[in-house]
Amino acid sequence: MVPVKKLREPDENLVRQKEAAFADFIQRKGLKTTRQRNTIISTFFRLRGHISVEELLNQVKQANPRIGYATVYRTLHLLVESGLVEERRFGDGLARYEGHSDVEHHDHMICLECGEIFEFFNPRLEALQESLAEENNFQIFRHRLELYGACKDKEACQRRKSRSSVAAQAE
Amino acid sequence: MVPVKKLREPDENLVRQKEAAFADFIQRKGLKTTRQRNTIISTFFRLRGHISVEELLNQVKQANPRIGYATVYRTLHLLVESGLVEERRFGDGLARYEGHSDVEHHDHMICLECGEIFEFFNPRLEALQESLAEENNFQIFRHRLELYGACKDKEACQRRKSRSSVAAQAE
DNA sequence: GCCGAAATTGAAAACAGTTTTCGTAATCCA
DNA sequence: TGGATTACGAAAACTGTTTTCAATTTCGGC
Repeated sequence: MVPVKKLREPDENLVRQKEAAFADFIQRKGLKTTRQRNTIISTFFRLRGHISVEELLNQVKQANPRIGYATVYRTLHLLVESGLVEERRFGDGLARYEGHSDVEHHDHMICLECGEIFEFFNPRLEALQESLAEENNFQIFRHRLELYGACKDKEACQRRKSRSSVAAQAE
Repeated sequence: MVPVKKLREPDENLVRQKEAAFADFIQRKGLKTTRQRNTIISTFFRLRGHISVEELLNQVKQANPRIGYATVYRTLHLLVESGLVEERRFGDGLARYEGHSDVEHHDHMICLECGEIFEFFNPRLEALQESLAEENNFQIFRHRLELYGACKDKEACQRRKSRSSVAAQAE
C-alpha cells in the first residue's frame, strides 16, 4: 500500500515530459502555442501541491505581469482536458489544480490546522467501496474521499484544535 | 450494516420534534420567532432528500410568495448552526441541505444520470479509514466520501452512459 | 519572410450563487 | 403598549469563474 506522502519537489525531467505532452495535446487539437500558455504551464508544473488559481496567477505574474485571470483559467481548463491535471474542490469555495502525481488515483487527508494536504491510496479501501457499490446495485465511475482533521507531524496542529484557523470556513 | 436506502417520507412526529428543537434553539439564542422562519423550516423538514436553496424557495413560495432568497439563506444558516441540518456540496456548485436522517453519519452515492442521491453507511469502511489515518499519524475530525456513477435501479441510467446529463458539469 | 484565416489575449463585463445593506416592519419583554 | 431589538425583502455587493470583444499573435501556405 502506498503511504501518505508530502509532495516532493517536481523533478525537472518529469516537468519536461509534461510540457511535451501538453504541447502534443495542443497540436492534436489544432490549437496554437503561445508564450502565455507556455509560461503558465511551466510555472504550474514546477509548483507542487494543490494550487488555486490565485496562487498560480501570482507565480505567473512574476514571469509575465501582463497575464491575467482569464488566460490562467483558460489554460487550466486545457490542462484538465488534456488529462495532465485534475481539478479538486475541498469545500473552501476555490478550485484547486493538481498535476498528476505518479500515483494514478489517490485520496486526500486535509489538515484543518495548517492546511497541508496529504495524498494516500489504499487498495483495500478501493475494493471495499467497489463491493459496497456492487451490493447496492451501483456502478462507480469515480469517487472522492477526503479526511479532514489534524496532522500529527507538527505538534502545533495537535495542540491547536480550537478550530480557529482553516477549519472555520472549510465545507 | 446499513444498506443504501432511498429516503422515505418524513414522518409527521419527527417533523414536529424537529420544529420544536429549532424553536428551542431560537429561544436559547435570544432570537425571534417569525412567521417566515416557521414557514421555511416546516417546509424544509417536510421535504426529503438533499434540497438546494432554489428548490426550497420554490416550495416556500407556495405557502408565502413574499418570502425571498435572503430569508431562506439566513434560515438555512440557522438550521445548520442549530445542528438540525447539514450542508453538503456535491460539486455542481450548489449548496444542498439535508435534515439529519436517523443514521447519524453516512456517505453518498450520486447517480450522474438521474441525479438521485443514495445514503449509505458501512462500519468496515469507517474503521479502515480510521486505521489508515492512525498509521499515518493523522487524526480525523470528519470525512466525506462520495461515489459518483450510475444507479442500476433504473435501467435507463445504465443505458445512458453517454455522460450527457448531470455528469457534464459535476465536479 | 509575408499574408491572412483562425486562434489567443487581456480588460472588462457578465454570471451564478451567496451574503450584506438598508429602510421598513414585526416581535416580545418590561 | 411602548420601544428596543430582531427580522424582513428588495436590491446592491461580493466571490469565484466564464464570456465578450476588439486588438494581437500564431502559423500553414505562398
